[in-house]
This record gives sequence, structure tokens and C-alpha cells, in this order.
Amino acid sequence: MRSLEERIGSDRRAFYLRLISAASSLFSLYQILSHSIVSGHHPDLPTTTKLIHRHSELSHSPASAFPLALFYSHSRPDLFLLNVLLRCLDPFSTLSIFSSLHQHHPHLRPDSFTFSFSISAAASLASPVSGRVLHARSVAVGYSADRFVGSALTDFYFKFSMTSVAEEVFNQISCPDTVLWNTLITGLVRNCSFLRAVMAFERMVALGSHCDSTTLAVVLPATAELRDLILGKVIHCFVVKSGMEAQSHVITGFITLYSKCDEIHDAEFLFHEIEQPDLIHWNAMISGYSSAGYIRSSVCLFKDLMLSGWCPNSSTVVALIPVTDSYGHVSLCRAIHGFALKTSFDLNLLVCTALTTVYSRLNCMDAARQVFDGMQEKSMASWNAMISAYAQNGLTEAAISLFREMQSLNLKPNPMTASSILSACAQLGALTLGKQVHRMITEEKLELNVFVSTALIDMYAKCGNIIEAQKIFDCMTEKNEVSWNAIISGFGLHGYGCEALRLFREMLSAQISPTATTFLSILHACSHGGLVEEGQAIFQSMSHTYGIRPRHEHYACMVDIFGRAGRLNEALEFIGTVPGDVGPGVWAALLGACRIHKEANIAKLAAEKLVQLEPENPGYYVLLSNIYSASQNFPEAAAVRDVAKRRKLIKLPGCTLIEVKDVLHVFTAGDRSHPQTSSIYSMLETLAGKMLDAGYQAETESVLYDVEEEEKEHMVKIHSEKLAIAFGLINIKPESEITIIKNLRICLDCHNWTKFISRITKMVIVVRDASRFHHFTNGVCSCGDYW
DNA sequence: ATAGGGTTAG
Repeated sequence: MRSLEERIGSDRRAFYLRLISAASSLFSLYQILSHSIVSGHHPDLPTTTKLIHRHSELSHSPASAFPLALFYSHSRPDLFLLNVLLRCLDPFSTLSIFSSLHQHHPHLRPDSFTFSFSISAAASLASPVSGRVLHARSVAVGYSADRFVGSALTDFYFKFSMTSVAEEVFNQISCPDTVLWNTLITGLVRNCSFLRAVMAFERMVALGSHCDSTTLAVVLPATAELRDLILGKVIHCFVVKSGMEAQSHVITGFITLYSKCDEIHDAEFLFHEIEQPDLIHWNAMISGYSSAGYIRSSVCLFKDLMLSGWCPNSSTVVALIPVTDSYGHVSLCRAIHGFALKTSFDLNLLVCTALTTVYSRLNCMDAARQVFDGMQEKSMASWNAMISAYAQNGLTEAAISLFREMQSLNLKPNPMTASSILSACAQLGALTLGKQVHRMITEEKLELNVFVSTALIDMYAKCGNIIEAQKIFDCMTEKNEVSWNAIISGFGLHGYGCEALRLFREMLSAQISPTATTFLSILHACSHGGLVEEGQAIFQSMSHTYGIRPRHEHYACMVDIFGRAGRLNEALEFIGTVPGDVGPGVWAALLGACRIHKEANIAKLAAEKLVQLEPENPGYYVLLSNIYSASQNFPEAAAVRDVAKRRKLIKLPGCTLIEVKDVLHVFTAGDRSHPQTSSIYSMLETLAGKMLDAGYQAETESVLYDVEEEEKEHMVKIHSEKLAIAFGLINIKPESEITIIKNLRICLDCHNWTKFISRITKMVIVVRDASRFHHFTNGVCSCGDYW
């Protein structure tokens, strides 16, 4: 008869395996292990594997010390143990074990599980390099068509917004199963490629792959984003037919779909049909209401939620945020912020990111920054939210410096970062940085989605390179109304009215509905291109054919169109037809026309209106005063100046930016702070002589000249654009191109001066001022002397 | 190996 000890001994492994499976806490697991070691039995490979596996089930976060110690206690671990270990380790340890595998355990040949766990680790470590290395090695050992490796890789490339590579990997796998299709569709949705996600879904169905609730949970929000109600209904029928309509995730998807497609009652119906809605159902409905503008219903449902004994979570708070947005109420926003802080369930990434944006939309940049700085952990979305908050509020330098900070922390920008920063570049005219971002997008193979492409078009157009803008536009596979608007306004900005008109017609025939912005762009193009009749016809069609009510800006554009052609009386007449109040932009356009056509009487009328409408804007006072003094009405002139002085109104200082060899230089009027000041001024002297010979005369007489009296003396205060151009002439190779950007409109004299310079030096000079681009070539400007 | 609500872009 065998002793007890012998019986345990023979079944020792089974005995410990049973104990381990039954262990209910980490503590009892440690006890089992120490018992076995104390009694002289080091756990064998299967027991160790089981221990590590149970340990990962019992501990909530990836803990590495215990499993690693167990793993290293074996001199010859097997592949199964290795894979179980890799799956439960933190991503960093997973990668380091994998990379030292060859050295420490050359007998172990990684299989598809080993690769897929390591690739997932690279993805969560945000380490694109190690992922690519793993990709290469897995292909080298013949796993390029493996489902597990393939799905991990697909997921990996999508995480880094490298959608084209992800799709390539997916296409390598000959018979993708449901999970793999789901991985593809999820990745596309996460990268906002909604159309491609829906197309992949259609392909999946057509190829006869089985879809499950996961597929629908992902496809339905994509359909909602595309506002494709018809497709949504087709899917709904399909879902009912295949008996999946009662699945929790699927119902949520339909609530999202119907509320985003303005079918709020259908969404409501589905929500009330659910017997026991979970928190996500509630949140979906609350957000459905608030994002569709049903603010009261949203708040009511929130109250119901609280009364039903649910504890709201961060998503509930985020779902409520559009409420503050639509009211434009800072106090409401602060109330929600306070509520989130008080209930402190998790004032997490999500809430903070949303708050950053809402505060910035309410123009509380300090509050926004405070929330951003207060986050211990920041996601890509948090960074992007803060960067775009700055960009959208015109704080371009802040946006760029935050972008640099992000880069210095080794965080890889994603397409959203790219489009935000491109917007800042466009506003600032920072072509070099814009090009760098473009290069980064290409090098990192970042997804060139509609947002990014449109942002690139806008950046190139606004930074002077309309050719490059057009190239990108032509390469786009998916264009929406914003993309068309960007290219049309780009051509308008450069004075290519006919090209803009051609694109506008092309847009219409491509069945893209023009928006209010489209009309603004095309009217701008007509005014800068001198196309009066075309502009009038388009303005008519805007309300008659497309049912879009013109805004102040559209009226201003029309005034601009008439004014440019010197038809000032028609412009006045047109203003008479504007229903309701006339905005300051309209009068400013009229004033601009008067300035060019030297029409003092109408100018006086316009300037008086402007001083009334915008008492804070100093420019109009100067102008009005100049007009009065020109008509010998000195007391009035003095009175106007007095008012401006009493109000302590300060003129926005003019400055000009120029980039030479990727370095940015900024000049202000009469600037002497630049290291090359002396050569700049002597260059100006040299030029002055040649200019006189060529017939240049300083334009200081004009009554309608928007500068202070003392600024008229150009010898005292040389305008910043002249300094920048002189600097460019010194530092840029002859007979090439100089591009400068000025924050205000270029003045008449500088415009004239630049024409002469372009003729004398044979340089092409491109000037972006506050209203448009001027291309100076051999004494002629593309704006036709009207801007 | 994939999954529902909610945050970031032109």
C-alpha cells in the first residue's frame, strides 16, 4: 500500500493544477506556490503555465514580476509557456522578452501566437518601429497569410493611422473570417474612413462572410456618420431577417443611427422598447437628443437616468456637453464641470478633453488650458483638442509651440494633429512648417483622409502655392463640399476668377450641393477676378435656385464686386436692397472701393457708418479724419481724432513675415532690430536711386489713405513689407521668387513700389496680405491694382 | 485576434 505522501507525489501535478484553478485570490495562489516549493517540488512546465495563466486572470492590471520570475526559474521553457507569459505581461516586458528570445532561448521558435502577442504589445506601446520589425520577421518565417498575425498587424497599422498598409496586410489573408473582417471595419471606422468601412461591410456580405453583433456595432455608427439613412434601413431589414435585432450592441447602433439621421422618434421608439436598458443605452439616447439639438429632452432623460438609480459615468457627462455648446453658456459649462468634479466618478481623459474643447469654443482659453494642464494622463485626443483650440481661436503660435512640445515628448502626431497644425500654418502663412507636416504625413504613411487633404489644400493655397494645392485636390478620391470650397476659395485668393468659376460648375455637375461658404468663396473669386455679371448671376441663384439665404458676408462680397468695377452708385443701390441691418463688412467693402477709386463723398458716408457700428476699430477714425481734413473740414477732423484718442484705440501694428532657408523673419515698420539691418537699409538706398530713374513716385497724397499722418513719411518709418522684400533681395538668389506675408492690407505705395521692384530686379514677388495674394511679375500685379 | 455610448481635424 502506498503512503499518502507517495499518492500525492504521483498525482502531484494534478493536485496542484486543481488547487491553482480553484484559487480565488492572488494571496492563495502565492500560498500554493510556496507550499509546493517548501515541500521540495518546484512547479514543472505545465504547472508554471497554469500558475501564470491564473495569475493574469486574478490580477486586474498587467503585472510582470511574478510571471517573469516563474518563467526565468525554468532553463528550458516550452513555447506554450512562453506564449501564455507574453499574453499576460505588460507590453514593454513582452517586447523585451521577444527581442532577447534568440539569445536566451534559441530552442524556442516563435509561432503565430508569439508574433501576434508581441505585435499587440508594440501597438499598445505606441512603438511603430518595433511593430514594423515584427512584421518583417513574421513574413520572413512564413506567417504573412496567418490569421492571428494578420489580425494583430491590421490592428497595429490602423492604430497608427496607416490605413493603406493595414488594408494591404488584410488583403494578404485569403479567407478572412468574421473576426478579421471586424478588425478591418473597426480600424477604418476608428480612422474616420466611414465610406470605406461601409464598403468593406458590403464586400463582406457579398462574399458570404457571416456577420455578428460586433460587425453591426461598428458598421452602424459609420452609417450614422455618413448620414446614410437608406443604407441604415437596409441594414435594419437585414438585421431583423437574421434575428439579431434584440442584441444589446445592435440596438445601441440603431439609436445612434436614427438620432444622427434626424429620425429622433425612431431612436426614441427603439430606446423605449428596451426592457432593461443599460447605461450605454441611456448615454446613446441622451447624446442622440443633445447632438440633434433636442436640449430639453436630453436634460429630461438625464434626470430620468438619475431617478432610475443609475450612476452617470464620464460618457454621460460628455453626452451632455453639446447642451452648453448650443446655449453658448459658460456658466452651464462650469456647472457641468463642477458636477463632474463633485461626483468625481472619473474626471478622466474623456471629460477633460471634451471640456477643453467646450471652454475654447466659449472663448475661455485660460479655462481650457487649465483643464488640459490638470490632466495627469493625456491622450492623443487631449493634445489634439488643445492644439486645435488654439488654432481655431487664431492663437497660431501657441498651437505650433504645443505641437513642438508634443514632438519633443516623442508623441507621434496622427491625422487629426496634422490637420489642426496645418490650419495654423495656413493662417500664419508658415509654408515651411506646412511642408514639413506634409512630408511627415508621407513618411509616416499617415492616412490622407478628406480632412487632411483639405487642410493641405487650404495650407498650400493660403501659403501661396496654388499649384500644389490643385495637385492635391486632383489626387483626392473622396471629395466633399469643404474640399471644393477650399480649392475654389484658393483660386479666388490668387485672383484666378475664371478657374474658380470652372471648378464651381464642375462641383455642381459632380452633384455636390454648394453651401453658404461655397457662395462666399465663389463671390470672392468673382470680385478678385473682376467678374461682375457672373457674380451677380451667382448671387441671384444662391437664394433662388439653392434656397440659401445670403449673410452679411455675401452682401459685402457683392458690394466688393460692384466697387471693384468702379460702379459705386450701383453698390450703394445694392446696399439699399439688403433686408434688415447692414453689417460693418458691407460698409468696409464700400469704403475699400472708394479708396481705390478716390471717391471721397461716399467714403465719408461709409466711414461714418463704420465708426458707429464698430466704435472699437481704430482704422476708421483715421480714415474719417483724413477725409474731413481733405474737404477742409478741420474741426470735424480734429473731433474724430479726439474721440479715438480718448478711447485709447490702438492700431494693430503692421508686420511682415518672410521665410529664408527655413528660418522665419518678422519685420515691423521702421524695424532696426534685425541683425542684417544695415545691409537692408543700404539695399533700400541703392534701390531708391534705380526706382527714381524708372519713374517711381511715392504715393503719399491719397486722401483715402489708411495711415496716420506721420506714417506717411516713408523715410521716417519704412513699412514692414519693404524691409522684408529688401531682406529677401539680399538673401534669396537673383531672378527667383520672394514670398512675404503681411498681417494688414498692403498700402497703395508699397504696392506700387513692389511693382517697380519686380521690374527692376526681375524677381517674382508674391505678397499675401489680409485680403488676398498679389503676384508681382515684371512691373505688373495679378490683382489688377484692386484689392 | 474584433465590438455598442462619449472627446480631437478641414
